[in-house]
Amino acid sequence: MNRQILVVEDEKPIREMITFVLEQNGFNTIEAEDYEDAKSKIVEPYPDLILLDWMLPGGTGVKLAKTLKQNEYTRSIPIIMLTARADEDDKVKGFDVGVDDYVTKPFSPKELIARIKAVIRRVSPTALEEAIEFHGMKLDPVAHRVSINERALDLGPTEFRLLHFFMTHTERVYSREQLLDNVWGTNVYVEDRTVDVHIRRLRKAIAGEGHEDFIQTVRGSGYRFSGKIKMSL
Amino acid sequence: MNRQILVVEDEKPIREMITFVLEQNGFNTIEAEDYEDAKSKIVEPYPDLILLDWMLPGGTGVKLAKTLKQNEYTRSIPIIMLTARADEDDKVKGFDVGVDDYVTKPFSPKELIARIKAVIRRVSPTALEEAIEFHGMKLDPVAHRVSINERALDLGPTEFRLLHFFMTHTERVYSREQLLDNVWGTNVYVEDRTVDVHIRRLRKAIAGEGHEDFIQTVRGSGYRFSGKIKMSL
DNA sequence: ACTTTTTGTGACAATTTTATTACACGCCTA
DNA sequence: TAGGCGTGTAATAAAATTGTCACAAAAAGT
Repeated sequence: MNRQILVVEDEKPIREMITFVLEQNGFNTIEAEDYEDAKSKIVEPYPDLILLDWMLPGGTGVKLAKTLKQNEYTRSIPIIMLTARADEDDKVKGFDVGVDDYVTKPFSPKELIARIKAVIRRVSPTALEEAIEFHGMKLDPVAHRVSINERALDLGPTEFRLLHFFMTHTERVYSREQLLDNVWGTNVYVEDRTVDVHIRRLRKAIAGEGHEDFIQTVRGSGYRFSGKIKMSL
Repeated sequence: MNRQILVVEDEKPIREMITFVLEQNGFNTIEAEDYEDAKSKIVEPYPDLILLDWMLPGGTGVKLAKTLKQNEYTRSIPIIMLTARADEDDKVKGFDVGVDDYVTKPFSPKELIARIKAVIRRVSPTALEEAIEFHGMKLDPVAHRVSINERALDLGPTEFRLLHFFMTHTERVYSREQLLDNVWGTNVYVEDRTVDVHIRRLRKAIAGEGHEDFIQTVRGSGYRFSGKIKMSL
């Protein structure tokens, strides 16, 4: 359930609502508000899926889709169109340019997530269970194994889920509450500081190879998992 | 034997008749009643064969076959089409999308089993009978024998099936429920914990040669059969 | 430098999960 | 029908995990 989704939507409230929902469901998001912005963000590493508003300023939504689907390198990125109009013609046009699915506004978060997962599953049935690698750390969700430079780690269930989350959500700060929501699950009552303890345990578990610095404390905000280790000055 | 067959058929009586016949003949079955249901059940570990009704609601039988045969990961799963109509055109279309065989309703259980075995034999000539070897352990499905470094083991039927499943599904964590589904069969009511007991019995049975560590407990998730034995520090 | 706020750490008890043992029931077979 | 298996379940023991607390350490603010 990893990877990045680019949300192209000009209306900020809607865009933020969407990204909120996505993040709640364990996806990483990138935002873009118009054609140019989107294009500048569709670079390597390419997003794993694009949510594209039909009604971009200047009606450039379809244009963008068409462009992407005609380009050799971006052709394979799945696109889900968002539209306010349940207009059949629009749908046809959308599918004509190779769009993978269609979601009509307003939509429920549940529906959106379901569609996204369906598309991802269709495009790459194994994407959700492929091993993740990050700077010499490898996490295999299927075998339920973690190794760091070929050395196997022994993690408890929670530590494993925490690391899994971090490895799929790198270079970004998460508050303790967000971590609780994502790793422990929503509607569980656990103290904020419990996160600290598990961070500590995880750090300890991966210590010895230099990678313990990957888990960074961002004072006042939370924690971040990053390959760019912070240098002392 | 002990292979999994996915039965995709919308009419419940027929579906149950088929699964009954299959289970009688030593196959494990999974059931699906429509396109979506089927798709959601075609995940790792992939079924070894799919029995697919031609006339799914919405005429999606062929569509499903086509989809599967176009996907890199599911392409190799053999598909047998079931149809009520002995229509030559349909058959041709079916073969066009890469279906492996065709069975016309009504069919006798005997015929169905025969076709299934034929397809399996064609796809993987030795799969049904060839001995499996894994790190010095040898399991012969035909002779129903297991040996470890040439020393014969004495296993009960369930232990044998469990080990057989493990030897054909290594390096991967299976929950107790998954193990129940695969080794005991779907739609059997057995306690989760029963798996523990059989794991214990199997461990005991293969003990003495170091191989008992192959069956690994993954706390909170299930069990894993692996050649990479966990080192203590 | 002193105070306040935030984070790191080690210890611990409660809880959860798994291992192990014991036992009863059903099914063959003799 | 008695005796042996093989199985599932329940009871109990053992082990691992987890959330919190108390206090130390570090950082930020005054």
